[in-house]
Amino acid sequence: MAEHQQHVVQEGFEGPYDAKLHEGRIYQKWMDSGFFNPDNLPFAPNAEPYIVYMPLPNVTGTLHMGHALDNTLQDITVRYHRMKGRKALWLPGTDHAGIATQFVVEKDLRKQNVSRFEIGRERFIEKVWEWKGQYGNLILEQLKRLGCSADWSRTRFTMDPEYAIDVQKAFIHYYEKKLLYRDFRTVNWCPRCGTSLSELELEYKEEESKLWYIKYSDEVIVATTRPETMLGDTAVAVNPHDERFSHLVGTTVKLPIVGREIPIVADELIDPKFGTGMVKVTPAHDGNDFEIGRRHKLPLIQVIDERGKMKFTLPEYEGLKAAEAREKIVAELEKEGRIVKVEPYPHNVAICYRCSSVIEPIPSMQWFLKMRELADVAMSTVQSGKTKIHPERFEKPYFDWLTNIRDWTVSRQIWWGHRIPVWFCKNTPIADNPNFLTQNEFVVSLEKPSTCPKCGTCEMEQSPDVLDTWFSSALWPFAGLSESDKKKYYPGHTLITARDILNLWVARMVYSGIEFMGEAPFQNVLIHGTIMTKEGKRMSKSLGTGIDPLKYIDEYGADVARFAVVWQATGQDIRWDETAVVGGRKFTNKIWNATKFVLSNVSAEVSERYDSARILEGATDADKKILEELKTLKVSVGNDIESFEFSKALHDIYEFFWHSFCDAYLEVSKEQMKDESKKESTEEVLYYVLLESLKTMHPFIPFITEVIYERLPKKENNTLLITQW
RNA sequence: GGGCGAUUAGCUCAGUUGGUUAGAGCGUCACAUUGACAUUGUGAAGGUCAGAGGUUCGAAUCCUCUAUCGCCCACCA
Repeated sequence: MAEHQQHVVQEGFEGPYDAKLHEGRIYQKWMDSGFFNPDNLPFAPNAEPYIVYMPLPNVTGTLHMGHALDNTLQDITVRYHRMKGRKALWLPGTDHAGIATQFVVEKDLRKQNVSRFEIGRERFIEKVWEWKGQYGNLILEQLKRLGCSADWSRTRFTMDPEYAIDVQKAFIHYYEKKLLYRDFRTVNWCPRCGTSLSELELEYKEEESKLWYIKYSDEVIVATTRPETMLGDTAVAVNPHDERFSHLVGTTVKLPIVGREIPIVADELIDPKFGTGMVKVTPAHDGNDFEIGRRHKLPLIQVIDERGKMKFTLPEYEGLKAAEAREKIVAELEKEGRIVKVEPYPHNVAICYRCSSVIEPIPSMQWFLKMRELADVAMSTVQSGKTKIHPERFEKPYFDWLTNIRDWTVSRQIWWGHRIPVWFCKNTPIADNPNFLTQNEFVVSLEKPSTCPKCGTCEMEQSPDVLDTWFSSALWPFAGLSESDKKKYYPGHTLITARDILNLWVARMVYSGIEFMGEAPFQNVLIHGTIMTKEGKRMSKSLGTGIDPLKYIDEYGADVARFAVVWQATGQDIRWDETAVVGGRKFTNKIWNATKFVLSNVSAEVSERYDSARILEGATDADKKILEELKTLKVSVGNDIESFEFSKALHDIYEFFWHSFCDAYLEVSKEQMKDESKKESTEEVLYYVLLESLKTMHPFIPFITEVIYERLPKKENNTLLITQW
């Protein structure tokens, strides 16, 4: 009876679905199509764009679960909107990641027993570029394996020359707008790496330290964990409301060992309950003391240098390491009977995140960006709803950070980064410099001035400072675009990222976009959950708690990895559950086998015959039911993607395809097809539901859906990438 | 110290505006099955929804408190 019928099932459907046989080829096919580039899409010329700026992975990075989640969600929205007929641009790039990259390359050099100081700055920068050329695209290749449909032809690196120009221009813009200024500040200095570190680059180590109670005078006893810094004390401070000491405020005390007279000041920062309620103030070597010093106009005396050794304050201490100086000073104080008490004191010391050296706060001249005005812009953009943060609860930390913001130290003393466009005169010191650190006059300019406008004779020298990496990544939504693209592909629509960079990065992109482009860079910010271990611990390479998503891609394919990630992406933090991978594997296999069934039961010309408009004619109840459910599914999945309910969408797809379509309808169809009067219409329904399911699933599991779609008899084009959703 | 989130089946999690027997995946058990699929099908067991109190005709859902866990920010002289 059925022998005469030509079925369309071909070879290649034997056995379970094996992603390894297909994914490489499919990805290449997509690349060859050129459709990742919105300019190549065969849509109406005036089709609306849909733009997603990829959160820049560090060049030093390798794919981890966070990337897998982040980029899968982005890929879903991009693929969805592309299928909806929008000119979808997903802009990829990598971040030069100043200190992280410098550290990796230094480590490389160290293997050859070379330090960066031996080869010098210029040669070192060359080495970094070499390293970048060799390893810098690793993470992008890994994103391709995940199936990411970013426009790789537009890939940008934050140190590309075009990008660098925008960074320099931004610096000059802020300078001319008088938002940039220079000032001293205590920086977190790593004596071993020879660089200052940001707060983020610090780690803390519990240390069994001591708290020394030192008698400065009969009435003045201070408690400190760092006696060696007393050489640089310029005051003693008490709380203004502390009546025990109010009679002392305004008087002076003689600093032991050094013999200097220092004032006693009152400052709110002092906790009367800590120690004796009296604190030694060393503005040069402590952030809080620095602020107190500022408020009371105290001098700044630096006693520890950039290598962590004592400066020249007193001859017997000069050149000693800070720790040695501590012992010597304590011994000296003891001899003088000034140590009143020593308490054991467990204490968190800041250490370098790279080399674990103890951080030394030292004063140095830095560039600061005034934040109040810019922060207000970032706030009002979200307050007015021009940019929405999802889920809404993340608005609070965003507003809190911006409300309490302090000026941003944008300069860094490392070698790898955007050199600031500041040129120093060699001959003209700045008049009335408030510190012993000498500084010369400078100009701010994109190019090196041919003649020095200050002295008229010298060869000007560029400042050795580079910019904080975030200064350049804040410009990503427009600096990552060519001049012509800036008109076409700005502003974007959706930014998808993890919560830890909401302030460091997202807020800075918002005001930068408005400052330089006149418009917020995106309408929506989606903050997704963080992937943790099943035990609820943070995934971290150094702790060995990380799970490599490439493991799943290698073993089961990108679709399964994507499925597992999205299945769990409910919005809350995710305790990674391996069984979701099992689910993904089973599901892709289910799709594969259902396809095998459909294709071996429908005749080849079904694609010519079926017509979605009249498919309900003569339909059975089962036909109507499945078609109705399909319609409902498509609507809800579309809505869910647009409202970032990715996990819900995937669960609904799963439920529909497995239970409604496979378990229920496929079984009914077997009976219906035995009845000649229903055979043709049943085939049409089978074919139609399969085809529509593939489209609906494509943004989530793009590879297997494409593999099957290719083999379907059809009238339409041969890739789901641009098939109408 | 301040803020945010979580606590629902053995495990990982859903549960829209409070409304009939609280759901899924994975796991477990029983049975079935060589014509899409054993990476299967049918069915079953398993939950006083962290605890206490309150609002309500009605609470997993709203309010208060408590406990435990996690995250973020600040501080650590």
